[in-house]
Amino acid sequence: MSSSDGFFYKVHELAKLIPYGRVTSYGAIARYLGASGSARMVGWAMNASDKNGDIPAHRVVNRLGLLSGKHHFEGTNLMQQLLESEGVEVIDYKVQNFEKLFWDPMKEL
DNA sequence: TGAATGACTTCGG
DNA sequence: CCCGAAGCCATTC
Repeated sequence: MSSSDGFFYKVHELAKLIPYGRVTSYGAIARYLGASGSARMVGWAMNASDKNGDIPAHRVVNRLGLLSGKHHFEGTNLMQQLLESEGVEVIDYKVQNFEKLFWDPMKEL
């Protein structure tokens, strides 16, 4: 439960490192952390991180660029609005031009 | 202890 | 790309 666990901590830190107007996927994060099979746990970490604050969880989507976590945000379109406010075009819960906006920690870091 | 759950991913059709 | 099924693993009941 301590923040020294590493996994949650790393997920939080990495989420904070996501550049403005860019997005990444749970799988990419999990892979970068060496937990390639625990993509779901990244989502779980995000669930906790949103309470933590300062975590741009809206920049993390599934591998299709779909806003799979929008239901966990307040309201019904907060996540989409946050992305659009950063210049990310979102249509029907999906990030447009996803491949171009995709931020891969393995490559970028 | 064991079964169910989930902000995912990959594979086959 | 859509659909179904299996794998994955921390958390919860």
